Order: sequence, then structure tokens, then C-alpha cells
Amino acid sequence: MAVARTLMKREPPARKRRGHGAVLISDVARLAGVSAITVSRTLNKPQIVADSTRRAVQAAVDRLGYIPNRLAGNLASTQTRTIGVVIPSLFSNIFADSVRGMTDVLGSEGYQVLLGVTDDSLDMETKHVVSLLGQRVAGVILTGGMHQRRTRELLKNSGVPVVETNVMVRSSIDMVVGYSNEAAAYAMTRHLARCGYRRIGFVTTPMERNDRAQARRAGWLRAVREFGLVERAGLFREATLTVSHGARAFGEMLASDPDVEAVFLAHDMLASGAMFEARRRGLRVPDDVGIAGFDDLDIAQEFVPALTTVRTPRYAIGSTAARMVLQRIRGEATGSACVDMGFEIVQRDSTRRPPA
Amino acid sequence: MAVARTLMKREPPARKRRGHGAVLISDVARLAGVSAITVSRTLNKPQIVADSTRRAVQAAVDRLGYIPNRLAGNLASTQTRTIGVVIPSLFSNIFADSVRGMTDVLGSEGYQVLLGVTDDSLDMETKHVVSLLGQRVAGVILTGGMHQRRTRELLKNSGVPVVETNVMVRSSIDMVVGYSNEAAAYAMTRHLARCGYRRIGFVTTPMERNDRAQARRAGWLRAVREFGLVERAGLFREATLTVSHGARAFGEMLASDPDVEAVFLAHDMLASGAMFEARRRGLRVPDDVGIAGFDDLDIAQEFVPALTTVRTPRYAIGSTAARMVLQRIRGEATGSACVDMGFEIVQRDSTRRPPA
DNA sequence: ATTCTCCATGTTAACGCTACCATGGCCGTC
DNA sequence: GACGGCCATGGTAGCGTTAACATGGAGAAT
Repeated sequence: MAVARTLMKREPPARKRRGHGAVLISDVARLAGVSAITVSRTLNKPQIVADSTRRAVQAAVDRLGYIPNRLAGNLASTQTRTIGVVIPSLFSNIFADSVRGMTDVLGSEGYQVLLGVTDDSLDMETKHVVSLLGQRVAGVILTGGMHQRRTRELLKNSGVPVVETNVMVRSSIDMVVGYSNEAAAYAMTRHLARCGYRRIGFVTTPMERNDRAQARRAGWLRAVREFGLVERAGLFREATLTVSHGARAFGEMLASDPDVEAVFLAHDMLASGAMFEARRRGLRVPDDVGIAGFDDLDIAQEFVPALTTVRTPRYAIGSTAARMVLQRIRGEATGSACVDMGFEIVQRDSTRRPPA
Repeated sequence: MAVARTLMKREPPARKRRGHGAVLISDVARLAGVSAITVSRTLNKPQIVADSTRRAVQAAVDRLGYIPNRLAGNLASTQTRTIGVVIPSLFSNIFADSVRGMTDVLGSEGYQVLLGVTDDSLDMETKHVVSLLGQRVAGVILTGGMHQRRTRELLKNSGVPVVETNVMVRSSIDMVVGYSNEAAAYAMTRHLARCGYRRIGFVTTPMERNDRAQARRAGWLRAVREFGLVERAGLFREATLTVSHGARAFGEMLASDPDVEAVFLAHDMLASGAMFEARRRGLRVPDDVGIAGFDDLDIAQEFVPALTTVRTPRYAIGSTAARMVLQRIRGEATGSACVDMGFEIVQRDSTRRPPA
């Protein structure tokens, strides 16, 4: 039989086919009476195909319900229109705002976002980066500037444009867009000092693998020392990012240091917890205790009293990061860039007014 | 020179190569002294490779920093380990919880989530589904049971396992996991009626493209009629999903129907807004007005008074949906399934106690 | 000792698309 | 009227991996 097969010239091999039976570009081509490459052009660069051809191809596509296999297309063109985005958590509108900024910019340019969530684990971050590079993303947007050495090396060697967001870092992988968490926390603490508070507590999300949290604590501490405020171990707490943990952290602070005059919580959800805890304990805000948050979420302005907080340009960070990646992909920009988007202290009623 | 090259036998063709210069499986194979397929096996099915070979290959992989090209791998195997997940919004912990449930289950089985966000637009949903199918995902998890006809057809024709979540639908595309929004809203309204409230307002997120919101309204309305409660146009409002809009909707309801006795808001964020608005107006909760929410977010229990709400099994919905997709992929399950995960009324202090 | 199995590994041909180069027809130029 | 250039379209090879089948050697079975 093997001999017979060898003798027959145009006989297809008996080998088993692996395909799924899905509609292929060749099916469309046959129906439209053109070649496969013309179908490809109709779908990807319609302007270089003659009107009549385009209509015929489009009709065939519609009739067969053809959906191009992007795996094959991306492999053949050795490029994708996908940007990998790695964020610490889905449980916070902070990142949702930034992601929205990215998808708005990228979507309009035909690019897509591939999202990875790390839960503040650097191991997870590395895994996501490996996975993203394996899928040959055209760019990567990370949160923060703290990464495993392996992550940095993989990204640098890949040659893919990278943006680190929400921070200002000294030795970036490639590009950076964000604001100084240290400066923001310093500015808020200074504001509280000017309002007349002297014993100012600070609560942040766990700092171990989170350079934004570390920077915020550093900013608070610098202000505490610079303005000669009360420095005591009990005035610093870590709490995971839920309203309840914010409440609990503030409660514990009150237990250890009942004379605390103000708390600055490095996230509005934590601050919300503190507001509720104050209410439960019958503490008047801002008279008995001042409370300040971070991020200016929607809820901050609705609190009674409204919450003093730090406004951060989340959407703009996302859209800017996306734009920078696109520019780099197109070769319109080279060299590293570090964009400081700034922040803003939003004075509301949960802290006393500074003397005029 | 061209002639010389033609004469040399093993010279590669003069055609331009398209590759990126990245490390290839063949590079690893050469360094390890094995064939490409052995590298592939070492990475994908290590147990069928001899120990010594595996070590040699692994060393070569590490030394070269080889990252397999998933585009090529998935194309060659005509399968991916990616599940497409489509959710309406990133601005709500509801979906974050479900997505976490999915990634927990899928991640441990070597599968990955590809997330698409629709912003409650059915056009966007269709676009995402097309994109997901183009990437040949192994399964799709949707939110809700309301889709464009094209979406349903594409998914049915694709033969890919599909789960619709957060609803109970009559004519599902494939499988369903969720709870009855109608029953949940009915149950909460009944609860409010038993607490003695007669004029019960209802606020939901915009219903136009959201069958969950529609079902909640239907449940409220059924209870209103069944229990002979006051039915008035002003007692129904739509508000986009922010704390501020919840506050505003409640404010407007009070303006048009000052004698409203309780409001049921179909999301805890909306309910938070109402709680704040009540406080601002000096209304005592639950005496002057009862307030109930939906979803039992973390914040609900922290409010003063704590918020009565409907607890929904968000994480379990996500993990169950993921498990169902995996079973179907593995051929362990066939036929459609419709799993009702139920819900729970959580009575707290923002509504009066029902008579014992 | 011989045959049969099994195991580890190799060879080859897909997977489904697009980049690259080629071709043929039409138009304008000299 | 021959030639050059441009435009629309096509043929072919390649993108980088893995499925399918092939092979060769060690050990088991007879």
C-alpha cells in the first residue's frame, strides 16, 4: 500500500486532519471567486481592494459567518494588536478608572487590552508577564515600580514597550506615568498639620509588596518629622483594602493612642471605614478627630461630613500610558519618558479648616 | 554573489525572513542537543520525557530565556487554554468577586481568563464575543441573559461551551448559573412590607440593556401589587451606578413623593447614596425612612445604621461557572445545565424589624 | 535466542493566515 | 505604437509550534 501511494502522484496523504471544521479564509475565497490573500486584504486593508471585489468578499464573509483565526493571523504577521495590562486588584475603582482610560485610547486604535490581576503578589506579576510575552503582546503596562528582577529582565530583553504607572521611579524599565505617592502623602500630612492637628495617625494597605504604599508612608513620616508632629508607633497601621479593615485599624489606633487628633488613611475605602467607626463611637468629625482619605472616589464627596482626600488623575494615567505605548509601537517616540501627572489635595469637611 | 549563493547547497533562500529574532524552540533544541519536539514535550508533558533529557532541556530554556510563542502553539494544537469572560463593568465589586471565583478555579487548571468589559452595551458585547471567538477561546462566560441575536448565533454555531451568569433565563444559549433577580427583589420587597412599610420606592440601574435590572424591577412590582402596597410612578427611579446618583435619585423621589416610607435600591452603592442623603436631610433611618440595598458589599455592614440588603453568591457563581465550562471542555458533562445559586435577605438596622 | 512491547525520541506535515514577490491589464508618454 | 508605470490580484513560502506517525533500543515474554 505504501508503494501504491508513492506511485500515485496527486493523491492527498491519508494523514488525519486536525482542523476543527470551522470556516476558513479559503472557503470565503472560493465562494467569492477570489484568492485567499484578497479576502485577507478585504478584511485588513479594504482601501486597497476594488469596490466590486470588496462587496463580493464581504457578502461571502457574511454568508459563511467567517471569523478570522487571530492566532494564525498574528503568527503570520508576527505582530498582535494586544496590550498587556497588569493591575494589583479588581476590588478598587482606582484601577478600573485607569483601565478605562487605556481601553478608551487603545480601542479606538484597534488595539485590545489583555488584563492580568496580581493580588499584590510579585510572583503573580512575573507569571502574568511571562504569559503576556508568550502571547506576543505589542506592549505592557504595569502598576508600580516594584518588580522581581526576572520581570525586569524579561521585559527589557523582549524589546516590547513598557510603561510603569501610578508611581515615579528612579530606575524604570522603560517609560513611566504617574505621580509621586511620597509627595502626595507628604502634602496631605502637611495640610493636616496646617489645620492644627499634631497627633496624626496613618493607615495604609499592606506595604510589603507595594511600593505605592511604602512611598505614601514615607511621605507621611517625612512630614511628621519636618513639622515636628507627634511620632509614635501606635499611630501607624496597615489594613487590607476593605471598609471593615479601615474601621478596625482606626479602632485599634484609638485604643492604643486615644489622644489621636487626626487619621490619614491611604485609600478612601479605608477612610470610609474610619468615618463609620468614628460615628459608632460618637466622635465628631472633624472636631474630635480629623479624617482624610486618598484617591477621591465618588463616595468621598457624599459622606457626612464630606471626606478630605487626595485626588489622583487615574483616568488620565491610563489614557496617557496607552498613548505612550502606541507611540512607541509606531516608532513615533523613542527614549525613556517619565510623565508626572500630579495630584491635588481636596479639602472638604472631614478635616478642620486651616487658619486663613 | 547571487550566483555563488545559488551554487552553495545549504544556503537559505534569499527571501527576506520575517521573524523577530526572538529565541525559538529550535534554538533551545540545538543547545540541549535534542529535537524541537522534545523541547515541546519537556515544556508541555514533562512526565513523558526522560529525567536527564528534561534537565538538559530545562537548562537550555533557562539559559536562553526561551518563552514559547503561544500563538504558534495554540495554532498548531488548534486549541487554547483561555476562557473569555464578558462583564458589564469594572466599577463594581460584584463582578470582581465573580471574576475572582473564575480565575481561582481556572488558574489552578492551567486556564486563563480573557476579560471583556461592555459598559452595558450589547454592541460591545457582540464585539467582544467576535474577538474572543477569533482568538479561539475554549469557553465563554457572559453576564446576563440578554444578548443580540448575532451574539447568540455566533456562540451557538461556534460549538464553544457558554455560561450565562447572574440570571435565571428561560431560553439559554447553553448553560446558566445564577439566581433569580426577580425572586430576590420580590423577597426584599415582601420583607419591607412585613416590616410595615407601605409606600416603598425602588431605584435601579438603567434597565434598557440590562435584564437583571429589569427582573429586579419586575420582582418589586409583583410584590407591590401582591401585597397591595402603594403604586405610584414617582416611586420608581433609574440611576447610574454611583453613590452620587443613588443619593440624587432618592432626593428626587423625596421631592415628588415626600411620604415615601422606604426605598429599596438595587445595588449597595446606590443604597449608600440614599443613606447619605437621608442623613443630610436629617431623616432618621429606619424610623423616618427604611433603606435596603442589594449585593451585601463589605460596606453594607459598616453603615450606621447597618444596611439591610440581599446577599448574592458572587464568588460561587464565578467558580461554578468556571467549573461548568471546564467540565464541558473535558467532555465530562453534556446537555444544558441551569444552576440556581439562590440569595439571602440580610436584615440589619436600616429597616424596621418585622413584628415577631 | 527470538519476537514482542514499551519507552524515549525523531521526522514530517499540518495549523490558518499574511508578507513578499510576481503578473497581467490598463493608461499615459514620447 | 512601443515602453514604462501603476493598480488590482494572485502564487508561494513562511510564521513557530505541535499532532501524527516512525524509529530504534532495552527489557519482557516465550
